[in-house]
Amino acid sequence: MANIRDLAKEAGVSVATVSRVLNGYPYVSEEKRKAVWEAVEKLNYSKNIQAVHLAKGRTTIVGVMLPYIHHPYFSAVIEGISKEALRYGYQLLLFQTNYDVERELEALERLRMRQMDGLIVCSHEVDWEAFAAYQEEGPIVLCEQVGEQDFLAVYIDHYQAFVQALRYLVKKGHRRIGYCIGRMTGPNSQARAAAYQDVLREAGVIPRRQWIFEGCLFLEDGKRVIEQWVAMEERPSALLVTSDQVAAGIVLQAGRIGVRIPEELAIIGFDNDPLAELLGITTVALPHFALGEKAFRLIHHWLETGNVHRKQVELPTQLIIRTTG
Amino acid sequence: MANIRDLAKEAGVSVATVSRVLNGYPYVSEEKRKAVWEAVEKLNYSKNIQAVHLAKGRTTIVGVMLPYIHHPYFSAVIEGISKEALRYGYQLLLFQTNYDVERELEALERLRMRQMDGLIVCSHEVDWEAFAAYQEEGPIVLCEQVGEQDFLAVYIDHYQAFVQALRYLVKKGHRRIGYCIGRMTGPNSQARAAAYQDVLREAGVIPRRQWIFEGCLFLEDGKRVIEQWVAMEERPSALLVTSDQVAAGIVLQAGRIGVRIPEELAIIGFDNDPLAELLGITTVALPHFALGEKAFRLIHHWLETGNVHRKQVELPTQLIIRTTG
DNA sequence: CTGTTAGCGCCTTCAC
DNA sequence: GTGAAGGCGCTAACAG
Repeated sequence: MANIRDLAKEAGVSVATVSRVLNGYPYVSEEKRKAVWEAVEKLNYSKNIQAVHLAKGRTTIVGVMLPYIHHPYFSAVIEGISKEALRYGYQLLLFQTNYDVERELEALERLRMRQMDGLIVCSHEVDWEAFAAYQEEGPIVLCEQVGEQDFLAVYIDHYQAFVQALRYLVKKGHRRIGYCIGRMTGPNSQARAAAYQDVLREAGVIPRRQWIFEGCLFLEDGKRVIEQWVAMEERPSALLVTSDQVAAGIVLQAGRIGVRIPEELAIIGFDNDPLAELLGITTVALPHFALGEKAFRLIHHWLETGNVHRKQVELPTQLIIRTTG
Repeated sequence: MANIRDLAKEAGVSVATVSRVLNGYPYVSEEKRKAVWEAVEKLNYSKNIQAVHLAKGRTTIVGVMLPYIHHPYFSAVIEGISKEALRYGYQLLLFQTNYDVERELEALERLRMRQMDGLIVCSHEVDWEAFAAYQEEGPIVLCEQVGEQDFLAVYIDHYQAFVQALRYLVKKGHRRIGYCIGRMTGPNSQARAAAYQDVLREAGVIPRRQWIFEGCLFLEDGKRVIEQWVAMEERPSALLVTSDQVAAGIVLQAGRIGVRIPEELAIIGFDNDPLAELLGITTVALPHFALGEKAFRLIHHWLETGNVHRKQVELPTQLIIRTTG
């Protein structure tokens, strides 16, 4: 592989001049510029990006930490990140963690090793302290509400979104209300749990532990939920489901086994997945794509200017009433 | 940021020894090893991975080229790649192309610049010649049937899969058969087009251009298809749909507007998406996840040994009969 | 076992 | 405008 020195020799100039030409630096005579480009052609030269990264101390790479890729929520977020990254000439390095803390820390270590200029954390298991410890190493943006913490973050107000949906159900006369969620840990989940407690208490209802269904991430989980529901002694009359995929699973399987939606069981999903529209599922629209976009922009702005207008960006949600709840 | 020289000074050894300790090289006295690790602690050292890459001439990074991420097919493939990459300590660099040739070439250029050790191409628009031109730069594996071409490839025999599904429909008495596909270009699509021609001819039917629906990638596209279908003069009685998402869109929208499936229109999907199971959609199961796994293994094996058992790996499909066709 | 030394390939001041 | 030279941080002979 030809390197910059070979080019210099071939073109009869210095390596500095070659570098200038290669990087579009202005003050170079037309003559030498031409000679360099000819040498590039002749030697079939291509620059070694690793050397560039080392010399510059930057990579124009951003890391993306997320538990799964094959999931409508996360793949939509990456799509948003990806679009913006493309636009600004950045590349994306993927860190799939499966919510394994070891892997999450590994991603953070990679930031420390300067493998990337910044990191977007779509979701995580590890404590906030871990991120705090790595903040010096480069910008980190979390996709969750961080309260008083001094993190870059872009988030959805899950507490309010949950409150809105729950109040809607209460207003429709529901009292036995449950919900389905991916996992119980993490700030997003805790915010929803709090909203659940608050609204039910406000309505004078005692929340039941059995009305909370955990581990609901995929379509299949919805099938499981409705089957569990059928087997229950005291069934909730309404379910808030934090993923339209799961909600769809519930609605479709309910149709199969003859549970009437919303008469016997009202369903409100989250995401506003196309599937929800097609199935007429009432849902809380979440701006996944925009979340990814904003997350990247935050990182990017930080990298370019060293600061940022607001460290935290909140994104809006919208309750879309359809037929299931 | 402390570097390896600072460590050497601190520990009172040479940089070579530091490097040996850092990389677990055996012949170092226990004493010095300890001194080095203490220096690492004290100086809060972390190695600069870019420098390592430059010095070694390798990155343990593999690139992944694909048009979209937010799509069940592609996100499943990445998931498979990702799982294997994790297992072998590789990282994944994402190149989302939207089937834009410029971007595809950019990814190839990155391989040339040694940004990654190899490249997995999930789908592409650019001609094979482009890949041929970059083969020297590092292993490239294509996820498609490449015939006589000398590429690393892992693929599904789309011709046979299509033939099997079509014959099944013919056997059931269908003659007016159409299909839905993402796009017309690319070897996978061409193989399916050929199978379509062959089987219909074999059944003594003249294929119609209008019975081919292009641009079918997402759920919403299925909705569009069934609406187009309704408006047709001569409607096909059966549709082969190269994505379960699209098939689901068709089936669900058909239900809404009162088209009876499979009596008026038989549907066979592809993928064996959980959604297909839930909706009782007859489908051709495709091993997306395994495709990603194999693709990575092929690259990995090549990188480690410089060769590979078979350059081409074919993966099986399976027709799963359910209720829509 | 350990240290010296020469790269890896490019960027970037500094002086002319 | 241009070139010489030092540096980015680490690895890997080679010599001892």
